[in-house]
Amino acid sequence: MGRKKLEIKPIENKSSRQVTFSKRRNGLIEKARQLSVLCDASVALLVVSASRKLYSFSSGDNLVKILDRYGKQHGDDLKALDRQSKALDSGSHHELLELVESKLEESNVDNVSVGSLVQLEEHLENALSVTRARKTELMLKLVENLKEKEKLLEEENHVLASQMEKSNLVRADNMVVSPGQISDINLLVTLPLLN
Amino acid sequence: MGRKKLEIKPIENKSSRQVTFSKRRNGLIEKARQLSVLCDASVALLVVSASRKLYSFSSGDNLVKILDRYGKQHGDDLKALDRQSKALDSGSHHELLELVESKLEESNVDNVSVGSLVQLEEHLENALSVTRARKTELMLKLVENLKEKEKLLEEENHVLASQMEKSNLVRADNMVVSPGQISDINLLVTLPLLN
DNA sequence: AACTATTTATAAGA
DNA sequence: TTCTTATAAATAGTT
Repeated sequence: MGRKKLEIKPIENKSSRQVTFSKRRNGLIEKARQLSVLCDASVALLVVSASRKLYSFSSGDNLVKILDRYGKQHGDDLKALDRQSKALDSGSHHELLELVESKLEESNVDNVSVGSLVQLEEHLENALSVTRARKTELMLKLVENLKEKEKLLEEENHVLASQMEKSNLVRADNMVVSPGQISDINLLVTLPLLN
Repeated sequence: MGRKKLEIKPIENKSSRQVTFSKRRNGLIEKARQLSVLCDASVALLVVSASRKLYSFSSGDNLVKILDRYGKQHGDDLKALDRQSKALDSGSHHELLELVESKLEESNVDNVSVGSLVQLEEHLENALSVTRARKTELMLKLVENLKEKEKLLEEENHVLASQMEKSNLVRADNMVVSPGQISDINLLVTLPLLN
């Protein structure tokens, strides 16, 4: 639809290709938007120019997630990473966070190279999995420590109990032991509390 | 562009909405195709109708890469899920795994609908996060239990110790307490073990 | 599913 | 890029 009918085949002329790209891309995005509004449909549209710039539109709930994931998830991951990197000693993490921040800023300019987002995603996923591993490791260590502590306490308890028992035996058995005469009145008063 | 100008707002009438959806969806996909051919652009388009049917178009290499990554990542997630779902009781998980397997098989046929992968990803991510949450929950519960146990043991220990101390006091103080004469020979032998 | 009156998109030009 | 405008294309309402 224009002054002349245009065949659908690659446009050779670079500048007219660029112009057509710009016009049709906008048109396509607008059409996508209209469809989603008119017909209550979810629409996601990704367009990557020959020069690697990304343009996109998305609507609806499910599809938004793909695209938003690139943005929002990075945001969420960023927050999580931030918290966690503060908790860790985070030598190399700071570097990553700076990278993330600069990339996210870039992406506000709307023109994001897909490749850079893919790389960023990879970095983040690495960091996330490292962080998850560390979390699990720490929790397991905690559990181990607690079990160790429990063991020690039980041992101590056992010793105490056996001491008590010995005292009991002494009491019940005072004719056998008896290096001198033992009066057990006090033990009788206190031992009942142990049960 | 029709007999009347149509405002871009949700079409109430169900059947005309359906008709419009069908027409515009086709138009949009055709436009997407044209853009990709004319301008050497990569384009991916996903449309999900209100009735959850999926229509899509995609072209280009960059987008394929993203999608390929989805495929690969799903493989990894699948393995993880498999391991984890075996560890859990996994009632509803089996169903999901079957879905995943059938989808992945589908994707070997090379013609993957982007949307179905997107949905799959969503399911997997849900399952993963549920699984992660469950894992963390279980670990935290374990830790809690252990701490509880520790507390009880410490309390018990404390009681035992205080009993011992009382006995000690009795011994050190036997002239004060003394409802009868106390011989502490046995206590002297056993108490040192408690430290 | 077709038809067709109109609206909309856009190719070429400035 | 942006605007203008002639023309092609898409499509709303109708059958």
